Amino acid sequence: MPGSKDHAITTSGNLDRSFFSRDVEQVAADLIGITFLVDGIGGTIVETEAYCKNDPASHSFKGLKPRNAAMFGPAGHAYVYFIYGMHWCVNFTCGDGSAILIRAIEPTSGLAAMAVRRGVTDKRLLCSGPGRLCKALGINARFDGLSLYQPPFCLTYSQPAPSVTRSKRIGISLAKDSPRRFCATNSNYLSRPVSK
DNA sequence: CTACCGATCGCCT
DNA sequence: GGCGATCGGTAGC
Repeated sequence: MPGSKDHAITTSGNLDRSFFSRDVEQVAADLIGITFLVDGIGGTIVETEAYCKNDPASHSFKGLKPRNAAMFGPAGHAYVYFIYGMHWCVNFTCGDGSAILIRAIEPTSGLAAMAVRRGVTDKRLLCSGPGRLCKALGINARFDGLSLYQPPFCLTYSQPAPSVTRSKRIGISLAKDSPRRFCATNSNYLSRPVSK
């Protein structure tokens, strides 16, 4: 594509096979701007958080357990867990106990279906939070461990890489000062503003 | 806009 | 018995 006029405006296509087999923080940053669809429903990733096995806040910190098995499996798979008795959250694995929590996406496809699942119509509230986006995209335990390179998942480059802002993670009590949250700068679809 | 609170349940000590 | 990688509602500035 070098020399192509379109290259500076947009890129497209599936993620490279080795996309997730890199440093988890680098992958978390690179995911910002990627399109994430489940059965054709979803949008652009605007907020992620990186977790790894030597991180006290990570589900993998205390080693391999039935719940976090996907984190210790191959890179490029979904790690889905249930939290607070009512919410599902989805991560993308990067191998060796590391994974990236998908915290928010900007809805672009299947808005009506997402609105029905969520029970709200405000576009800003459809997928702005890890639990919200899983409900909007229909993600639950059945998706745990599945490859991100196979249906129902679809991950593609769909726009130029946006500016990324790095900050502290949300909702954790351990390692709370570590800046492993990555957001599309000035996005209107974050789970919470970047500033404290 | 920020802050607090209750809901609700699987997994841990 | 306690605590979550959360959310929606309410109160208050």
